[in-house]
Amino acid sequence: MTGSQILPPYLSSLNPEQLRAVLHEGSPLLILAGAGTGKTRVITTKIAYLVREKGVSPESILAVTFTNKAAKEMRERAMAIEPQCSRATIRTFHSFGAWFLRRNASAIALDSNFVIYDDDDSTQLIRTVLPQASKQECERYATLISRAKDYNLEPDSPSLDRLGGESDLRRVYALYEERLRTTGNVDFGDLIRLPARLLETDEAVAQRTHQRFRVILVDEYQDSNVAQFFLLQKLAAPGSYVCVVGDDDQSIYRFRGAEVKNILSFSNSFPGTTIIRLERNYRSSQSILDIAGNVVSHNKNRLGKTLHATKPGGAKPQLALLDDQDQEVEFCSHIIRGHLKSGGNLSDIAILYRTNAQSLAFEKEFPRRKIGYRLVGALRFYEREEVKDLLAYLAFLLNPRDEIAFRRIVNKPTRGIGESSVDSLLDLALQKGCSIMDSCLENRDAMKGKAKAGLKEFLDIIQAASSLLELPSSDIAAAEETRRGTGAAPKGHDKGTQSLSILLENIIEKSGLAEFHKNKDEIAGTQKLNNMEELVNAASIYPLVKEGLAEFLETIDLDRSLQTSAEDISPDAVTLITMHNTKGLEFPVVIITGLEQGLFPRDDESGEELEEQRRLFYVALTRAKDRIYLTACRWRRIHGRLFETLPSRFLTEIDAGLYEFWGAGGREGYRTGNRTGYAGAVSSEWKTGMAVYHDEYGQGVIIKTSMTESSGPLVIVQFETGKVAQFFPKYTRKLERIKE
DNA sequence: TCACAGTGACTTTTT
DNA sequence: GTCACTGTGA
Repeated sequence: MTGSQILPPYLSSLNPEQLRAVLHEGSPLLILAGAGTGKTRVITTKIAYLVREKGVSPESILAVTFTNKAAKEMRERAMAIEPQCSRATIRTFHSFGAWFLRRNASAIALDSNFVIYDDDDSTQLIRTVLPQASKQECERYATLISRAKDYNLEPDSPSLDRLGGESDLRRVYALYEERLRTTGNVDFGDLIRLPARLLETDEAVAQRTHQRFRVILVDEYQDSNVAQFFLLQKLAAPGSYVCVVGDDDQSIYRFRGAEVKNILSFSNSFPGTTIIRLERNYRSSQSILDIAGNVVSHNKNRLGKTLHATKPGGAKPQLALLDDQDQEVEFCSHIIRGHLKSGGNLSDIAILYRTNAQSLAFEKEFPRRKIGYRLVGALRFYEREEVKDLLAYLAFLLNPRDEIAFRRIVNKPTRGIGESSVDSLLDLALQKGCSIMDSCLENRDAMKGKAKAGLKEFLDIIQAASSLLELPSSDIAAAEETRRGTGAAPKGHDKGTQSLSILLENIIEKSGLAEFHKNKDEIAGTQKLNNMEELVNAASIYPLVKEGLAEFLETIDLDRSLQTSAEDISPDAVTLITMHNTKGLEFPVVIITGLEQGLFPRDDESGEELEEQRRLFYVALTRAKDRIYLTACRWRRIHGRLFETLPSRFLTEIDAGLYEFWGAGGREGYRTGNRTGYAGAVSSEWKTGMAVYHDEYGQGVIIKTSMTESSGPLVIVQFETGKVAQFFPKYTRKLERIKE
C-alpha cells in the first residue's frame, strides 16, 4: 500500500485499483468493475473524496443510477463519509430527467405539473388514437415506441425501420406523440429524450446546466441505452469530469433498449479515456468465480477481465440432473433442510429461475413443507386496478388535460356516462384546446338525462377534492424545499399541516370507489380496499398541497419498488427470484433452476441474444458467496404441456471439472418416493466411435466422450447431417446406441 | 351493463 | 394450465 499512513482511513482501506479509481482526475474514466469488486464503494468514496479533499462543491456533482434502491444506497454511503454529499444530485436517470424537465418546463412548452405515464398508460393512449386496433396491437406499438425512444429515434428517423416493427409505426408514433403533448404528460422515454433535446437546442439551458454540473458519474453504465448515452454527452461540457462505472459482462437489459456498445466503445466516444479494472472479488469463493468466468468466456463481445477471489478455494458448484419439476422442488427442499441443519438461515438461500412462471411449483409446495419464502418482483402493486383507479383521480386533479386518467375515472364507478358522452367531451376539449375539466364544466348542461346527472356527480367529486388542495397554506415553501432536495422521500411535514392522506380518503369515499371495490372484495375475496388504504398510508408523509401531490405521484411513478406493509412479514425466508431481479444482490447459497435447452436459453436465441443470456447466467452465478447448486429437469411443463428437454448448452459449454454432479461419487443420493435422481448412475457404455441414433438428428457417431469421476458422462456426437451435439446419455433417452 | 364462454397467447422488465 | 381479451346474449 502506498503511503497508507498519510491517507485518511476511508481511503487507506481501499485496494490499489480502487484507490487509483478514486484519486483519478484529468480525463474521462471508465471503471470496469466486475461483480462483487466494490464498485459502489469506489463511486461513493470518489464523491466524498472530491468534496472533502478536492474542494469540489457538492452541488456541482451529478451521479446517476438506474434504480431508486441504488441511488438511495449511493447517497447514504457517500453521506456516511462526508455529510456535505447530501447536497449532491444523486438520482436515477429518470428522476433526474423529471427534475430537469420540471425545472425547465417552460423552455420546452410543458406544464411543470406533468404526470408521468407508465407503459400501460401509453398503451391506453394508443388505443384512443387507434380505436380500431386490438389491445394487443396497441401494446406492440407501445413497446416499439418506447424502444424507439430508448434509441433516441423520432417518428421521421430513417433508422426507425430497424426496430423491425409494423409498417405504419411512423404514423402511429407521430399520432401518439401529438396526443401525448396534448395531454401535457410525458412517458418514461421522454424523461431522457426531452432533456437531451433541450440541452441540444437551448443554448441558455445548456450553459446553465454545464456551469452547474462539473462532475458527472454514471453507475451500471452497461445498462444505459442510446438516449441515455446521448443525454450524457449533452450534459458533459468540455471541462466536465465524466466517470462511468459498469461491467459489460452484466449487461442484461438489451431487450429494453440497453446498449452494450455504450460501454464497449466508451473510450471512442470520450477520447483520452483512462480504463481501470476492478478484478478483486470480495464476494464469492474462487470455485464460483472459476465457473462464472468460464461461462462468460464463451462470449465474443466483451472487453474481458478475470475476477480473482479474495476467498480461495471453496466448494465446487453442484449440478443436479432431475426428472421433473417435482424433483426440482424436492431437491431444493433437501438443500434447504441441509442448510438449516448445519445452522444456516432460510434467508441465506435464493432460488433463481429464468421466468416468473417457474416460481409456481415452489409456491405451491413450500407451505406444505413449512418452508417460508419471499417472492421478489412478482407483486405488481401499482398495476392493480384499484390502485390505478385512485392514482388516476389524483393525476387528473394535478393535470386536468390527462385524457387517460379521465377515461379511467369519469365513469368509475358507473355514473351513466357512456362512451359516446366521454368521446364528445374529449372532442370538444380537443377542438377548443381547453382542458378536459373545462370542457366538462362548459358542456355539463348540454348533456342528456343520465349522463348529465353523472357528470355533475363526477365534477362535484373533482371539485371537492380540488378545494382540499387549494386551502390557504403556508407549506408551499416547505413542499418546495423537499422537492429541491436530493430526491429522497420527504421526511414529513410540519405539525399542524394536514396530510395528503386526507385527500385520498376523501376521493375513495366520495367517488364511490370504496363501495365499488368493497363489493368486489366481498364477492372475490380480494384485498382491493386494503390496497387503497396502503396508498393512503403512503401519502401520509406528504403535505396536503398541490406540490405535495405532485411529489407523491412522481415518487410512485418512478419508484414502483415501494413495498406494502403486508409483505415481508416473515423475516427469515428463502428468496424466490428471477435471474434478472438478482442484479446487485448476493446470497451465501444460490440454486439456479431450470437449466434446460429451450428454457434457458430459449431455442430461438442466437447471436447477441444468446450472449445476453450467457451474461444473465454469469450474473446469476456471481450472486453466490459460498455455494451454488444448478438444476436441470428432463421433463419440463411449459404452458401446460410436457416437454422432454436437453440440458442447457451453457452447461455443456463449461469445462469439465469446474462443477460436480450432485449425488455422484459415492455421495448420499436422495430419493423422491421410489424414484432416484438420474445423476447417481455413471455409465461407461458410451465410447468414441460408437454409432448412435437420435430421434431428431438421425444417425451419428460419438466423436468424443468425457468421463471424469466428478463430472459424469458427456458425449459429443457428430450426426450425418453434419450437426454436432453434446449429450448426457443417461439423462436423455433421445440418444440410442445402434447395435451392430 | 353485465355475465358467460370460447379463443388464443404465453420471456426477461431497473424507470 | 392460466389468464385475459373478445364477442354474444339477456
